[in-house]
Amino acid sequence: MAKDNQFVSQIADIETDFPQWYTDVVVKTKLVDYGPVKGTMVIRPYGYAIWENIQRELDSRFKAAGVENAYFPLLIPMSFMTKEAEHVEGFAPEVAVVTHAGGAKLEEPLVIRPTSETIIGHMFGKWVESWRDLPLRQNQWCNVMRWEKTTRPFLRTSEFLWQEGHSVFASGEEAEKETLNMLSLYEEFAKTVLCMPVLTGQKTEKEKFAGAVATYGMEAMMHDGKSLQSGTTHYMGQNFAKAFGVQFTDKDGALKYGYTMSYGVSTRLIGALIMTHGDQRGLVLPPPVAPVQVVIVPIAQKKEGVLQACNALKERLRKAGIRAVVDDSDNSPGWKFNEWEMKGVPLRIELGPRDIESGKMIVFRRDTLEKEDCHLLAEAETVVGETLGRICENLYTRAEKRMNERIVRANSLEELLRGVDGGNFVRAGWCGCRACEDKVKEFAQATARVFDRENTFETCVVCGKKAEHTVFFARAY
RNA sequence: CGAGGAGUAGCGCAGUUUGGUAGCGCGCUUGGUUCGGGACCAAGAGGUCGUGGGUUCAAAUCCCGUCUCCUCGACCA
Repeated sequence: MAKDNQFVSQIADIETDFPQWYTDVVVKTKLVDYGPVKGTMVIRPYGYAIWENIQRELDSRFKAAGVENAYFPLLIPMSFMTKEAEHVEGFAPEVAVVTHAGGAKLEEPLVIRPTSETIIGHMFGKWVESWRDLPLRQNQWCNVMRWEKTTRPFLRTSEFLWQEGHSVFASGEEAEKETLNMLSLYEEFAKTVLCMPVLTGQKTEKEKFAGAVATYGMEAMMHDGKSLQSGTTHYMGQNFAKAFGVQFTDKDGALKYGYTMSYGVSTRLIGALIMTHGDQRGLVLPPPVAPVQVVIVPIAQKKEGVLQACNALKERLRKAGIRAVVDDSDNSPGWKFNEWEMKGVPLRIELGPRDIESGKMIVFRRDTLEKEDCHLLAEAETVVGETLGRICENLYTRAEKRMNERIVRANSLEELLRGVDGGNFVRAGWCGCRACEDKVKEFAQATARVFDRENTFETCVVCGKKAEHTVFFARAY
């Protein structure tokens, strides 16, 4: 156990020093490294593989919903940004601008996209002419740049990867419906693929996207009780359609503006799943996105037949569609155990001469840290498949339990403060005015995350007037 | 952008107070013994001390400038 303590000391304590724990884990497990330019990160193969798995799962859902992929340019004319008043005001402070190219000053500065509503609005304006062109639903996987003051890998970096979906509909009802549908799609994805419970709902005027009519968010509770916005969908009404001339001739012959909406999730999801499932030993990756689902650790690997047996098992698992590797490096078994646990691999199989002789294998679960030695080697595919499924269930249910235990109600600012201090999401009544929302921020350093589905409070937690909404307040990343 | 902290081998650090041959641990390379919870022995490689200027016979060390990173706040996916 002394050696175990030595290992644990490599990463900060998850309970007392959560931010440092996070940074330690993402760097030491080789998910990311810092880039040479302020606020940039390199997503290393182990981290990028998680992103690829996220992409694959989401992309197939988008396509099943009828969305097509496309790619729009990185550079946007500065003049586009200023066409939608709220939009430019919201994003101006954080855009990076290209002023020189080809050795000369540019006639018009070019903005590096912080999001693509403007350029996509411009293109949609060219492509939409008739009601027959609608709905138009496209998505792109790309990078965007927002010059943030401070940064943290996956959670906040100047450049990050995401998908942004943009759609135009003939009516506001359809666009609003799509906005809610995509929110549901994200929620289902978070639950089944990331094994992560989330709160979804509409955002306040203060928290909504610059230029939107309504913004909806998906919020996940992190290990320390803080909230992380993990996805958003926006209903734009006709704001962007009018700014960019997205018009069509309707069935009745009248020229009308379309209604647009957009939605996005980013590499921040990787940060979210790390902070949701991780423990003192490091990462705990949900099986659907884990780059390695099973690591096979040979014991006494130089002994006759051990490596052959491990590789044969790996091939069998791969044929069954399971992402398996054999760690045949020269490190000791104990070293490998700790290393792969830190890297969050859901399952480990230990295979040594004794096991091969008895036809059994030792199976270790990362989520429960429990070893089972009763499984037959011959049934490995079934055992692994079923256990991976059980790990998914366990990860979700224990995260959901923790979240539910940490949602409290407050009837006063003092109660609200006590709630967020204790690492909770706090449900409270709100009159709907900006002043009261600001007061909560000032008093408790907490922000309105999303509206609850229904209002269960009589009075506003701040001013005591009639409550128009029930809001989830939390401290947020 | 405000407040703190830090830049010395791939990583983590000591050395700076009091200027005088560049150090330690881990990792890496080669060979050998090991292997069921971070093994051991032996031999080796690896440095413009973030960067620019100044003081000095002499600077990692003192002085001035500058850049970057981390943590905490205000802004945000």
